[in-house]
Amino acid sequence: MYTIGQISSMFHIPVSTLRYYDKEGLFPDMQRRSGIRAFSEKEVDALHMIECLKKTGMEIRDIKEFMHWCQQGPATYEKRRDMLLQQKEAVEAEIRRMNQVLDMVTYKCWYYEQAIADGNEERLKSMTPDKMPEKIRQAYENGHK
Amino acid sequence: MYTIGQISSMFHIPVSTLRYYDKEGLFPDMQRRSGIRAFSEKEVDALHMIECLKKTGMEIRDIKEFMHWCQQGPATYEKRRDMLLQQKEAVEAEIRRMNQVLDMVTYKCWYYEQAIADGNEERLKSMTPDKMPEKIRQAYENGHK
DNA sequence: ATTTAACCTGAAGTCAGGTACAGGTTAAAA
DNA sequence: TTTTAACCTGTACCTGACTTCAGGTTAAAT
Repeated sequence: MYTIGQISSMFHIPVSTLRYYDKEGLFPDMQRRSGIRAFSEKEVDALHMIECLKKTGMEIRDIKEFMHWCQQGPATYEKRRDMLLQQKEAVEAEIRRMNQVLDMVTYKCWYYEQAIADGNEERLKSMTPDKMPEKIRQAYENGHK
Repeated sequence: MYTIGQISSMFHIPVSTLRYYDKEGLFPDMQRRSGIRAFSEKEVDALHMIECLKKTGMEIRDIKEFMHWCQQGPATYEKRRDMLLQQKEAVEAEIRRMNQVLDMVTYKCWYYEQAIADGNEERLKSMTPDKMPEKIRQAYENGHK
């Protein structure tokens, strides 16, 4: 059993945030000892899962739903897997989006390197993709589709 | 020259958001015709850049700084390039982070597939990485480092 | 000429995910 | 035993990026 302060230093999460998570229902049925929260291994596991789900960009209210399913045992395995599969797709989509954004800024960086070399943007403004270096053209086209 | 309503439908951005951007200084020295905003090609270009920078996760106040540099001509090319290079690094870091998150949820998805097949988590709870399938082990190890 | 649509401003409201504060209780250390 | 550190609650506040609203002006259409 751990106090909220111990959990705070274990996870590097402010005490206020742990209390906020609790208030939001992320630790269903956590025990208390004369009013004081008692974090067990169950809550430690929960917190690892919460951190994982947060990193995927999941909202607190959905994490709450997931944690409540965890309380209900094997009957909710499918629900939990489905939610994770959905998050996995969301993460994959986000990675695709970010790669496109990366191409966009790669092009913009090249653009400014050229502008610095030229001293102005005249040549660049009238440049068509086929006049760009291969790599930049690819970035430009992927970034602008 | 375009009205705010025309720009709104061209970019699929609410009129209120365009006014908010203007208030935040994202269109330095935009013209007015008897109090009414007149968006020129310059503001259209600016808005394309704003959309790009927003996608990289840049904050409004930093976008404002960038747009003000754009007003100042060739003297600020280096500053603009440096800011873009910095955003590029930020995007690359974010992609690396998301790939790690992806490995984490890939493992969790596999975990629940196993739990569904087993009907419980007993076998899984005591499983060491060397007993996992190769791909899952890699995801597990990458996701947990 | 009048109506109506699109524009304007400033201020307030919204939402997520916390963080800070005031005032009070519990429990470990001196 | 007393002090002090760590805990508790409820409420208020914060940030970022908008959105909404009330009340007023401009300009296009009838």
